[in-house]
Amino acid sequence: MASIKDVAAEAGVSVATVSRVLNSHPSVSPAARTRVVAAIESLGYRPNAVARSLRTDQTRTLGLVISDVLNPYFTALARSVEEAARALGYSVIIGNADERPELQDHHVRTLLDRRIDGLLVSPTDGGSPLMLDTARSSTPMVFVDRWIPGVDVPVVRADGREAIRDLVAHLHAVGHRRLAIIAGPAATTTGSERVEAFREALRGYGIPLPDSYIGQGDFQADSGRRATERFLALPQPPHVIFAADNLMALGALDAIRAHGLRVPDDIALAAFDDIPWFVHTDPPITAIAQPTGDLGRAAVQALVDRIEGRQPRSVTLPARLVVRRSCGESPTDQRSNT
Amino acid sequence: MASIKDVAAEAGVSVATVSRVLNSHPSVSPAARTRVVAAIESLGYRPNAVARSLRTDQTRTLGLVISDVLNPYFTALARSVEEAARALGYSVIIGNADERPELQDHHVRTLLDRRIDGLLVSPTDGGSPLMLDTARSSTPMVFVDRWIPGVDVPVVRADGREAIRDLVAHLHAVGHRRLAIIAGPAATTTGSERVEAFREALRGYGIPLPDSYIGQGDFQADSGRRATERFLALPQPPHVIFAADNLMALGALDAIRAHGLRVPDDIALAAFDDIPWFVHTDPPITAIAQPTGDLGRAAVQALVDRIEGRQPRSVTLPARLVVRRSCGESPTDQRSNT
DNA sequence: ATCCTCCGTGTAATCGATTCCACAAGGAGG
DNA sequence: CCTCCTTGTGGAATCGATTACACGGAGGAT
Repeated sequence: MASIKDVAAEAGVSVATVSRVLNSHPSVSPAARTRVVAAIESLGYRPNAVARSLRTDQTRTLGLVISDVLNPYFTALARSVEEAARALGYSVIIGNADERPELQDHHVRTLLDRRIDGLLVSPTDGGSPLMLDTARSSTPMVFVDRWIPGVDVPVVRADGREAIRDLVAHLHAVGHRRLAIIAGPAATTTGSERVEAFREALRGYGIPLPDSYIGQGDFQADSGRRATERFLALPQPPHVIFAADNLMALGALDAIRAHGLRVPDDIALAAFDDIPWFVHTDPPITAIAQPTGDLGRAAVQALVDRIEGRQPRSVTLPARLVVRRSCGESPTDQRSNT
Repeated sequence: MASIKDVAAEAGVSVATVSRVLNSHPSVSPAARTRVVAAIESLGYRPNAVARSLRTDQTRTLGLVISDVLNPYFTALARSVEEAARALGYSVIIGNADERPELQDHHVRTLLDRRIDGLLVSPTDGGSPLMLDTARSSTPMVFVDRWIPGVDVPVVRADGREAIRDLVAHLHAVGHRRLAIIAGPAATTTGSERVEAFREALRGYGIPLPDSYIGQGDFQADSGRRATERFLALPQPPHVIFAADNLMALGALDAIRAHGLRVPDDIALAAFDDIPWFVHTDPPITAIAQPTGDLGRAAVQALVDRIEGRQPRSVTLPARLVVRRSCGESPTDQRSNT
């Protein structure tokens, strides 16, 4: 592959002049510029980003470590992050942690080794030593979706509290009184917060949330299946299962179906995170939708602010309830289908 | 961030010795090695991958350009590619083309600028000049899923021909005679092949495939919606719609639902690409499943073979039909629900 | 005519690693 | 005791860019 020296030779100038042309530095004569441009063209030259990064100490690359690429919520987030980054002239390298802390650490380390300009993380756990070190280090960092309490890093996320209150109101209006939740890992903020918000909303109606109605999941379909099995084996099974993410809802649906039960007549189901398929499941599933596009944009903006020396603030955006048919209907509910 | 010089100073040796320790070169005395390891530890030193890449002319990074991250088929593929690559000590940078050729070119260019060691591509179109140049260039390349005819690059893909024949046999047995297809872009191999295989299978039963029964899609949900609208507006609408990917099936389902029709009683639906949600749609959808895990592994293996100087061959794996309820049932069909 | 500016350009240092080559020390063999 | 080889080590070149600095020439001011 042609290097800057080849271009210089071809154009009959020094490498400095070629570099000036590449970086559109003003002091290059029109004649020289023309010759350089022609040489670049004829050699099909492209600057070596590796060499450039070494010299300038910036890669124009952002790292994004997400918890699970197979989760449609995170792929939507990843897509919007990439889009926003591209608009600002940055590339994105995605690391998929598969909800495994050691894999998350692997990606963080690899990204740091590559000297990415900034790191966007949706932490899988409460914070490994590596993650805490990184947060304290000079590499700009921003948490997205999930965060680690006590770590001084801006957070961009959606607040589901309000939407969960709406959901509980809806469930109560329909007539449900025995409500269960499949939680995410307690080590993640989204894992614990959603349970807390749910419990609090229930309290508003004087409904308790017994331990037997809290299933421990890990945001994967299988755990949703297992938690649901356990609920169904209870002497008093719940009327409603609220899954803290879409994959666990899928698992719950699997289990419910395996038991030959119908939704919502035998048991109702709701999920955190809305995905296109929820419109077409049997029945369409009531869910809480997060503004993934806005989250991605805000996260990139915050990170680039840090990179460029500005001081970003945390951003919290509202999530909203989308009522479908999986929880039954009350006379007062007006239906919304999209 | 500490550099190799700092480590050398701390350990009281030269940078050469530190480098030897880093690369586990044999001729370093145990004493020196110990001191270097201690220095690395105490400084928290991590080698700069950018500098290393510049010198060694290898990045231990693979590029993967896929057509659409939001398509679960491609995210599954991306995940298995990353996994296989990691096992061989490579990182993967994913570029999402969103089915847009210019975006695909953007990613290819960026990846090439970063001097990735090899490129995995699922081309969005018939081959831009850049793509053709790249195929001819010295950068190792392998096509995955889709390919570009006439370009001398190994291809790793699934062959759906057999499964499509099985699908048509199933549809015929159920009693369907008016079969339509929503095709992908003709510029993609998967776009045209699936139509061809479908047409050929129909021919086996003496059933024609009129142009009005071929919807032009672009692998996105919206196009599935539009094609379905057109089918339903026909004087003789089809009995069955076969969508050439899962997103267009989603769009078709949207349109069918908007018309107040029921699947499979009013119209049957089948899709290429199986995804977990198809088990829970109303009704569960008959689909053709590709072995994404094997595809990803085989693609990485082929690419790494090329990188390391071996001569890989193309790989074609079989896809298989998964019958569910969206096409109705014949007495002779034995049902399979997973 | 002389001096000063400014402009365009080239030389060379630099980023952080790897690696060729030279060299010193020590042991083996004659 | 001298030579030769092995082993461990350091100096310095190198990868491909960017950029500080020096310099020569043109043009304007005096």
